[in-house]
Amino acid sequence: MEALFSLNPQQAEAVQASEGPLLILAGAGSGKTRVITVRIAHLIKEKGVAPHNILAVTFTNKAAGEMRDRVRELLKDEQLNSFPLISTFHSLCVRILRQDIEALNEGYKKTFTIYDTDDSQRVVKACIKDLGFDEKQVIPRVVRNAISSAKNRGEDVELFASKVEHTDEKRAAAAKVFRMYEERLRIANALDFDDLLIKTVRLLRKSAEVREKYNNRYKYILVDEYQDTNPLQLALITFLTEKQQNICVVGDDAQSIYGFRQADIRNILEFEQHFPNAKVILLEQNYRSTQTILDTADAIIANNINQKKKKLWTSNDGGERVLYYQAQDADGEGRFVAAKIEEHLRRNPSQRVAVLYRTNAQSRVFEEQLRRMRIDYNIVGGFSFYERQEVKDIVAYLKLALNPQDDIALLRVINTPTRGIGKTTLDELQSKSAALGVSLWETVALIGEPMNGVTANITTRARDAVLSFKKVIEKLQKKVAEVAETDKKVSDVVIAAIDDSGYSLMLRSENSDEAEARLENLEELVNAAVDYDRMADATIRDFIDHAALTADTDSLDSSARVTLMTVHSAKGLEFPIVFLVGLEDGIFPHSRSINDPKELEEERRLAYVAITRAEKLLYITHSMRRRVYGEEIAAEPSQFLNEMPLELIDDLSYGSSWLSFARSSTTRGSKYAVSALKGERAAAAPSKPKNLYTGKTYNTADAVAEFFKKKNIEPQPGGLDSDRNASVNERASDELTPAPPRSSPSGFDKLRAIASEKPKSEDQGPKPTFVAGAHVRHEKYGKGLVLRREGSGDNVKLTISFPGFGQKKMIEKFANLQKA
DNA sequence: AAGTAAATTTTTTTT
DNA sequence: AAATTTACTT
Repeated sequence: MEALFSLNPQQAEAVQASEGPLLILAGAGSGKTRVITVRIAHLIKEKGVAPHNILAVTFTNKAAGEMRDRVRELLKDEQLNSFPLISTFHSLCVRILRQDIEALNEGYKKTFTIYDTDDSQRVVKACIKDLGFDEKQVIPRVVRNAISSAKNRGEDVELFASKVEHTDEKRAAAAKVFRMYEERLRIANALDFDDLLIKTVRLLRKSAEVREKYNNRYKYILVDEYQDTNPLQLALITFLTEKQQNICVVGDDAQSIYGFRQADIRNILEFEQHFPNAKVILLEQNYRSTQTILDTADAIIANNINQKKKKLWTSNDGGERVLYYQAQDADGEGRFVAAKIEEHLRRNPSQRVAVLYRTNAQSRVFEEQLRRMRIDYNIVGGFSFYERQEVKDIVAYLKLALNPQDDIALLRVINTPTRGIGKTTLDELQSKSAALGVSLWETVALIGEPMNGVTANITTRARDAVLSFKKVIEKLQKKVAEVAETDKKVSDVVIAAIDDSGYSLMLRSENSDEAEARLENLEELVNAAVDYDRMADATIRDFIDHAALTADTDSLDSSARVTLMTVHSAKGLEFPIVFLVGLEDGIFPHSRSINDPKELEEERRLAYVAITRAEKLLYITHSMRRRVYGEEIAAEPSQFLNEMPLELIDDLSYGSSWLSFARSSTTRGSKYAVSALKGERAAAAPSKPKNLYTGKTYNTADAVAEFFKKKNIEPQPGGLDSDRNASVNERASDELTPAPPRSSPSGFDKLRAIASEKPKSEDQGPKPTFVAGAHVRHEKYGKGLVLRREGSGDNVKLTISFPGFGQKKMIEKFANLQKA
């Protein structure tokens, strides 16, 4: 096979050792992805293995996607009727469970929902509340983490409970919450991220039949980043390879950085015990980086005690020295990085550059400075598309249609947009559900029936509201069914969810920039669904699973040469130029890890990963001051700086720096030197430039009223947009008002027409009542038109459209309205 | 019920 | 500083 010729002897051996357990210890940049992909191609082309008998598992979607692309490229000339399954652990488990979870006999159905971290924390919070614990004492986030950790260690509730039985109160409380949490998830037919693995392992353990099925299907299994597997993942692999033992794992103990997810470095160190007769191949030649970069990485990792000593070598040049910069504050660090990137891009417009940081929160200053310089960039991680409120809301409608037992989805959307279902009603529904041990949806279903006791504490009005919500979901369920039966598309159902729920109408009538941005995000969601339409046998189910399991949008702007991400997300990637920023104690290493030797070693491995991403040039920067929780504090240079070979570093800082002190001092970079430096710089430091633009707009009625007061003019229809177009009102109302909603265009048009009508002259009257169509005056919003009147007596609720402010709902009694 | 103001909390890292 | 949660007002 021609691809083999491009491999070194060890790599070629790793490709050709196709049968039996194989451990490939692959140092950074040693071409491990190349080995895995060529190995897959080799199995198919030379060994005649059917592609669908091959399974490759990765940790991230990005890694899986990249591997798929490269395998596809290697196989492009073959006539194949299947393709290897290249997937993350979690998607693999979803695939198995969607088929066979019912064999587990734990009450779960194939229609199960996946709860993300946020969803599962909501459940934990509700359990804490319902068990009568104080949220301040038993903190939801902490308990959720404890549950997740236990699950990833392979512990179930019973084991967890027995372990904490005689320890402190809080842990005993956590055990109770854990128990209720599991029960709630079962009732909701929902699995959290960890359950996906747990249930799959349990299923394989329990059913010899299912085990046989998947052993026969996946005859050759490859696992990437094996050093990051946890006990649960090891169990999964063990069961899946029970029969054939064709397991190939690739990893590097120096790059183990997922200890917080219970990854156990022993998995890779003890591979030969877990899989007897395993072959071990070492890949030690680095093709990626310069000698300087490797030496820097090696020098840092050498400070770890629990580390297999090994030396990567390269035939690459020594290369450029590492470039160092000390900034006065975080903005200065951002300016330096942006300026250097600009310089590199000017010299070579297609230069790929990465900015790597320890925490997502650090990204902001770099974004700001890059934007200021008009440099395009991609940002990986952080706030994901599918985590946005409006996207989660619409996805929740779909999830509910697919699995009505999903309480979290139901709670999310039952009053979004507002339907008049408030706290009182929900509390009643929830306590009733808890008493019956059923999901909220089942309680909702009882509401329509007379004499069931459910409606006792619910007003007729609220009951009607709940029933209308029920109708919305049932309608959506019909549409979902049509995707399977007719040629209806996934995107049609997504659009239906946005329109029929009243969501689009809600956003459109809000008339604010924020609502506009949300609508655009929903449009993006529809676009994502349209992508799904193109696939053969695409289902809503797959679409929703994808939304649950994919962290980032993978809609990377390929024209941008600059990528911003955390060190964790950078693993497995490489860039000609890398900026490693924020090298300060408390940031990197992180303050949460600084006092635990084991965690500090993991931070060091993280630094190792970061440095070895660089091919040609590495920049390292740190700042003397940094904001933490809004407070500006002095920052100490990272202890990792001390561990680098200073002679390989060039100092680009202005004047003296930590580095220049470290060089002149015998006790290099001692605290004394650092503090002395700070004292000296304090006086000479240039004053921080004032940030004139706060970057925040307040879309409140008060802000608008204030604006018009200053301008001494009346607000015009067209909402906040008329701010900027006060002198061209036609444009403001014609071009800047969003198009009418797809669901009810005529209705919306009518609404707009009414809203723009000239109100009549005003007239005072004490405590008047208003019917739909009446013109009113509100002290804050000015003139408006009553669109709807609901309820009676003290509970009369009016929906009023105020030109320039959009629709508002208010209680007549409190609204203090005048006749206009 | 819903909007607003005030108080409180938040930062690891990812599926 | 920004985001989220709570308490209060209409």
